[in-house]
Amino acid sequence: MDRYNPQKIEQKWQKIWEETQPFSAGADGKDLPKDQNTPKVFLAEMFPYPSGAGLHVGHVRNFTIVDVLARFYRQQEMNVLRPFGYDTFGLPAENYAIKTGISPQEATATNIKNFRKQLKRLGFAIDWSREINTSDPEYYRWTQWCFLQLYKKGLAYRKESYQWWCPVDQTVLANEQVENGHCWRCGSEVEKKKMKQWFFKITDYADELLSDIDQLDWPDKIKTMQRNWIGRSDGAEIEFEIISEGEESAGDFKIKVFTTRPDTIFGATFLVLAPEHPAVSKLVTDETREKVDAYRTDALKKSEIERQENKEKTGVFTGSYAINPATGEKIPIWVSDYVLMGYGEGAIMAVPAHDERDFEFASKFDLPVKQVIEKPDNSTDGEQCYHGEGKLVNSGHFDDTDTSDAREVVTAWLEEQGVGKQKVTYKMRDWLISRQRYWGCPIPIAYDKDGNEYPIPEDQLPVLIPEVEDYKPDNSGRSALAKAKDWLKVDIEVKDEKTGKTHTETMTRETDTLDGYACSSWYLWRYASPHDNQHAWSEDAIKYWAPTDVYVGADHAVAHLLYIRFWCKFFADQGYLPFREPIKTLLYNGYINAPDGKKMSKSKGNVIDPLDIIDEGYGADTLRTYEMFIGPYDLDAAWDPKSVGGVYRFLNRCWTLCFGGSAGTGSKKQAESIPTLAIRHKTIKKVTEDIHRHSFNTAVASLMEYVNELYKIGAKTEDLITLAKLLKPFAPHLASEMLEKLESDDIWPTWDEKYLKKDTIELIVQVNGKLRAKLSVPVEALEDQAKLEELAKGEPNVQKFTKNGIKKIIFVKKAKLLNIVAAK
RNA sequence: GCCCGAGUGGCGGAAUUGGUAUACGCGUUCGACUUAAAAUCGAAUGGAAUCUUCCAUAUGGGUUCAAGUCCCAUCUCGGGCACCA
Repeated sequence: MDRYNPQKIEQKWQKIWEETQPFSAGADGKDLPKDQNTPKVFLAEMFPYPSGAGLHVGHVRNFTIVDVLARFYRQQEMNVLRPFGYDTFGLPAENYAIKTGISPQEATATNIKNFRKQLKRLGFAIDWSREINTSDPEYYRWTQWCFLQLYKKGLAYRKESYQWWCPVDQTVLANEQVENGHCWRCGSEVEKKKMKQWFFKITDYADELLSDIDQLDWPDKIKTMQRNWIGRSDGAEIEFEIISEGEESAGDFKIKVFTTRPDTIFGATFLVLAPEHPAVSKLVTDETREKVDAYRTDALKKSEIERQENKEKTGVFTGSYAINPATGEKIPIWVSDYVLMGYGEGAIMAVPAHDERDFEFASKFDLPVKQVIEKPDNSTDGEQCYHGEGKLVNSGHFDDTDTSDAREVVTAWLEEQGVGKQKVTYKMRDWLISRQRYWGCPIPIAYDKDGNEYPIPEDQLPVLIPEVEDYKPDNSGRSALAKAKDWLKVDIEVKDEKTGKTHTETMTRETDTLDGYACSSWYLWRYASPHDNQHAWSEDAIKYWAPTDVYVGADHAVAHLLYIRFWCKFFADQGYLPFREPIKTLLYNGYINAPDGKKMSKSKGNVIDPLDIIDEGYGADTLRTYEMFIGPYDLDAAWDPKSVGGVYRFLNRCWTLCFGGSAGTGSKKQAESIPTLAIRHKTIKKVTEDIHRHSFNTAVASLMEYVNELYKIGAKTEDLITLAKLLKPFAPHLASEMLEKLESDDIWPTWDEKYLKKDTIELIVQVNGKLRAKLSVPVEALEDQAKLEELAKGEPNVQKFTKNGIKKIIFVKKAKLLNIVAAK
């Protein structure tokens, strides 16, 4: 007998799969399969960034989950779409280019080639005719098309916003790249620069994005994170009239605030504005101007992280007062950085008696605190600052109203007075998509000499990324695209509104590129018809294949998974998609850590390279099966080199069973005498159900049990066929080799309940819930409770524990269990 | 601080709807084969004992005939959010 040689059989089957391309989803190179009445399943992983380092074990776990499902459904003769793609834009390729001069285009091509080669060595059942790559002009042409659709509907827009700017590196910095007000690279002090940036108006869909979360078959963790991210708050917007010092009234000048507690308005003893609030400059007086300006400048310098770290309240008085519309009292207006410009109105009414932050501020600056809710006697809430519910006091004609009712009643009253209204506010902000970077999808916009925007006409797409020699951003504050002087100029046809005549104008292109998340916000739909050169996706193909049935990944809980939902809803509204949620089931897999339990990292030198595992002689089948066996897919797990050996032993035993050799001494003795039907059908059921519920580790465990059993009682051909079929999703090469020898197809087996029924069952006898005896009884006996009770009472061990008599007996037929409640 | 999730042998973990706790794998020990080792095959393996009984699912309570599973409190770890009015 040949020994189990993964190297040999894996090469053999990979060559066969390469030649026959058995995993094509469509018929004869088309998008759709022949028989579209057959149920479909569309499976995908979150496509990877193809790094130069190649696959790591985390990728393998992620992709194997998808592959097990793909092969499982394929064996069940469903139409399976299991494509693959590469998310290739991004900073690593650009930094590499700056360092080496090798273009991102070239580096990306090399990396994809390497990835593809490695993926094939893992035996993934990928439809290779559908590979996509976000930096391929044939792909990003349609990313630009998507942008233009959003633009047309006013959901892609430009606005001024503050960005971190390093004056030495001449570049914009992300919030996380600013440490203590200094650039993380050069250490120089950064400044906030107001820049015009592109945004997608995701907030238009805030409500639907929130409410549709309920219907998703996604992990609760992710759903909660998305809910929190969207952060809906129901409350009221209230207007406060302003009176400047020395003047009676400032006319129509009013400050709007947002509050979730309009019921506490009688307790609002001052207003606080964010430092960036545009009204601040109008509120300062000659005495306060200098101090307020200094405070504002200082606040602008601080990063948001710093603002959060330093919770000590700071602030300055503007010198102006507002009128509390409920009490008519004159209340001071302050400026403080604990109020954020980006949320609500950027201004609050402070109710120090019932809000912790306002209380802190009032204490520090000696501002009045006015209680308006009576704290119930049984409340354990803080002494000084009660935020719970209760009855209103000091609130005029609302006294004695319950706060829970008062929110609505007070809002209605404010509305009557014309000073307030109901308002819903979200934490989520619009999605900033401008990136001053070279290696991204160019934004298809041009500007005329006056700076007016013009979309690049759809028939001129793609706006290609120009070739440049130096990828570094320069002191213009624009991406390296600006260095391509010829590329910058573009002729756009302009129609004169009045005359209706058109003329051609030479304009300047936008040099910002799109956030990479834009490219990944529609790629799942591209998979349905990846070669369509007339549309981003074809109507028929998308109708059959999409939405994605199972999507597997380990990252992007909020960003990507929220953006793709947003685009889905937008394109559904435009009539391009016949569904409003892109992903039915989301599997969020855990990470694989190093054997020491720490994160794998090059610097720690604890990285396990999956290709090494294959090459050491274990093979891809062992690697795949081990990663499914390592633990529940959604939990982090530590790599255990010893356990890899255990899985290899298991596959070796499968091989031995099938190809002969020293399979258990028992097989010789009992081979044909003992029926294996029961264990066979039990295993089919268990593995099938386990895969359905994504319990891959227990599916593998039950295959191990089956093999152990077959070693003891001997395997019939039907057992070997069953084993190979059930094993195939996990270890496809070995299973294919077995099925070839056994001359069998790979169609998923079904189980028959009749083989799972036994003639005799084991009756569990408990006394007071503790196991005291196990009785072997005929199945029919389960129908006769009285007889079972007799039998149980006859057991010496039962008698021993029921000396003082029996109170009652509980019989659970389903559990085959009898619990005797003994008297004391 | 707030919101989730988790805590089970020496280790990774199983127990799907409240019903036999510890499946499967690793490790360890013993045995077979071998001159020997590896590989392979077989057996044992939660702890303690008075040897078939007690104690064990982070800790302390509770509900129940019955709790790893449900409820309350506490501790530890992981993740997320974090001045969002």
